[in-house]
Amino acid sequence: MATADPASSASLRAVDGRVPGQRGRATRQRLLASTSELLESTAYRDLKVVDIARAAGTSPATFYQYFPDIEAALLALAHDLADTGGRELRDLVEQGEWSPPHAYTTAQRVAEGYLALWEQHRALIGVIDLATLEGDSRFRELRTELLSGASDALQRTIVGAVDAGWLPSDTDPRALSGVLVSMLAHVAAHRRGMSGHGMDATHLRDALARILAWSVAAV
Amino acid sequence: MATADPASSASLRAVDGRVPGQRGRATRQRLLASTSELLESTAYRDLKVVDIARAAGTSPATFYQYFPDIEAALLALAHDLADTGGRELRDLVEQGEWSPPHAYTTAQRVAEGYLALWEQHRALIGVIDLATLEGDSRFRELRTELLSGASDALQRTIVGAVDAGWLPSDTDPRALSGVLVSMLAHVAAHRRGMSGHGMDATHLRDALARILAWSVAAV
Amino acid sequence: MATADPASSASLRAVDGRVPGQRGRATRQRLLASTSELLESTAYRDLKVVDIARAAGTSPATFYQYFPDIEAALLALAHDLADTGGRELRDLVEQGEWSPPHAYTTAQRVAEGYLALWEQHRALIGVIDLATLEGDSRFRELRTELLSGASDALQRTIVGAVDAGWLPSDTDPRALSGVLVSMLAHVAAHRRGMSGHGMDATHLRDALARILAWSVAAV
Amino acid sequence: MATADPASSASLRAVDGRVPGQRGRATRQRLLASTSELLESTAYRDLKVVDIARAAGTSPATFYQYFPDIEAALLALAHDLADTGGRELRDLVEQGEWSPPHAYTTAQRVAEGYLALWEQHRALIGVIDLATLEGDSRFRELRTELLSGASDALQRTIVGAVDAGWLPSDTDPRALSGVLVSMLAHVAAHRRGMSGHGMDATHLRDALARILAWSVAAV
DNA sequence: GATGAATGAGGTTTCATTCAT
DNA sequence: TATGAATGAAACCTCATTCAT
Repeated sequence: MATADPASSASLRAVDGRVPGQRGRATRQRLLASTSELLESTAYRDLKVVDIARAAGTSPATFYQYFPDIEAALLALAHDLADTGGRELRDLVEQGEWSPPHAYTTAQRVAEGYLALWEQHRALIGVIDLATLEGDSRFRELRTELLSGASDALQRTIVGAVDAGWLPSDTDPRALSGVLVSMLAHVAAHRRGMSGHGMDATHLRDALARILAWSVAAV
Repeated sequence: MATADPASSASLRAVDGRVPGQRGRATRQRLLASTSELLESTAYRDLKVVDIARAAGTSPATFYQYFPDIEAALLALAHDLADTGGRELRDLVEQGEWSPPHAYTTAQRVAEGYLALWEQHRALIGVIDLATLEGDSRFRELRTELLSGASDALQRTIVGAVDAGWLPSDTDPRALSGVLVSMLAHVAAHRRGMSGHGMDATHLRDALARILAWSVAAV
Repeated sequence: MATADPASSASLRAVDGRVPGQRGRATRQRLLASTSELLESTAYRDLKVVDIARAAGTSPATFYQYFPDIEAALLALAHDLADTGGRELRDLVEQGEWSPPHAYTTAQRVAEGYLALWEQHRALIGVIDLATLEGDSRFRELRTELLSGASDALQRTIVGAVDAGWLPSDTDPRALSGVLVSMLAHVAAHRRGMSGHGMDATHLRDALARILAWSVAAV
Repeated sequence: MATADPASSASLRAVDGRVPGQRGRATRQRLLASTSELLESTAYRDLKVVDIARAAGTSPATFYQYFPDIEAALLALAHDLADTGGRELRDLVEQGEWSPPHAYTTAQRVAEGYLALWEQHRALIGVIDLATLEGDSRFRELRTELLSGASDALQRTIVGAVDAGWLPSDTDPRALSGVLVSMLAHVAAHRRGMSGHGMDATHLRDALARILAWSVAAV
């Protein structure tokens, strides 16, 4: 999943201007890992620098050597996720076969991909969503980056479907793809809550796939 | 649900067991109002008891006379919203005419209703979502209450549509309605972010309505 | 020395807007007293909120209830000093008899007054001087207030002396009075260092008085 | 005093005992220069080792190779100033002509010298004064060194003037010279604050010169 | 009912300082 | 010689929370 050189998620050193060397980069990585890990078990607003540092086997002071605050660390994590995850989702849409006979299977794969990605990064995505809702533009851009790859690919697919006559000509590809991605993202985010209501992952996946295939290929 | 008496959103006095009189209820209301107001301009995790109290023209000590903590106040607000908003959304679906010729117009009204409700209570709904995502069951139940009325009504409508032969017989009404409500809620929540991308409220409403009508009445 | 009502040196409550009541004012006073006391034995830059609070028999949190930071407390002290001390010094000059036969005695009293005031408030005056030198205008104004009463009085006296023919007509009263006050303030501030060099307080007082009398009354 | 070799203000290496070579001395010089520079724009108590080091293009660790702490660097700077400045001021007094016809002109030069020196080293002199006031004997000695040359020279001049009959025989040369130097130093230090009050540099210089000439040569 | 006042508790942040390289 | 990196230690400052009035 992307060879991502160690400095991909790095801006420069915070405290002073120096670019960190190998040891420093490793520390930074450990801090990011701890942040990510802690986020799984802790509410965003309960994340503490002390805890992150301890979990990374270092001291708060060291944390501040690499990040001005927790938000910055989250931003770095979000950046990585937007890159990796965004590409992954886009590929699922783009490399799938959407012609009527295969559309439903492809749609299943896409739905599955969303569910899986959210499953794996639930907490971080939650932070991104929250910050976006609160108006933070840096996070909003990352969120857009995460979703837009698939959305654009979907839009192109829809345009193709319209041209092929599978979809009515008054279809609005941009709006439709946007709404579909919203649906995928939201269901993926709230899957747990829904599961409680008699819909397990497979059920959800198929329901999503049906709407998706239907909307994109009228199948 | 809820006899709508003035104390509907009230539990009893916290500190002592006394039931608040008129003056007390007024204070409580002011505190709730301030909380709601502050929430518009402040991130959840930045809400402070002092600020709420001061905004309500009273003191922190007084806040604690009515709520054990900020979460409790938010819960009270969420409770009211779930009641009012839930009924409102359910009515929109239930009282609409979903037979093919009218389905699209009804769908537009429903979509509009979601967008409007979220517009008006963005911040509070954000808190509800966040808490739900973080696993808080009290908020999850309120969230369900907010969404389930419309979801159930939609489900019944879909069942009717299947029976009427408008929708294929292998349709899964529960999953489909769930997904559709997800879509509505998510788009409503992120409308602003989407508006930035060339989709204004009307556009979004129509795109939503199309999918909705299509899914429910094959129109 | 000025009955100074208890709120003379008070701005309003810091944390919230409320005006402190009697108990609060007392606490505030204790904090100021501790600050002043500690300043005697501690360098300005080594003053800590914790220490001040402890010395006042309260907690740091309480300190912040009354002052945003240490500087604010010092400013309050300086304000009081400027008021009280400024009036005192002015009176010494103004109420003295500067006609030739008495000028020297009056000058002695003035010099003595400076030495005494600085002796009693050495540390605080040091802070005022330092802040002034560093360009802080709030402190500079207070410093001016402390010195200008006497300076102005002196200036008027000099004008009178010129008119009376005791001083040459090309005397510049403003500059002369300014310089004389500088001399008094500086010697008062550094008296200890000078004492080390064979000049005790009496010696200094007389040396100052001589220059003073000479400059003001040509005696 | 001081053979003015390049290492005059240097003690030996701190960390190890090694005597610094040329490169080392250059680094040390850069650190001193940065300290001096930063002092212009920063309050003493806000000087940080990190900032000094970074400003010198090196690291904190390197700073500690040459100075045990910031105070040591300031002491080194003060030492240089006391040497250079002290000699300069003394020469002004000593090499001037104080006989009645020339006294005023000489006095003007002396006053000008003080104003200029303080103008150029305001911040450092401020530190020296502060430390002196706070009882630090190392700084007090340097301060004395800075001022005593001129003071002693003045004292000798006064003695001469008494002998010549220009001044009354009961004059106390030591006290008088001390007070005069105080006046010069203080006005020089606070010149800016005074300028605000309608006294520009020239005005001040002349007012100082008048008192000086008058006190030393009865002119 | 309401609230001045006080504070324990705890996280944040900053630095001086050290060491291994 | 120089310096990345790390951190102990200490202040700072903020809040939720509690009483006594």
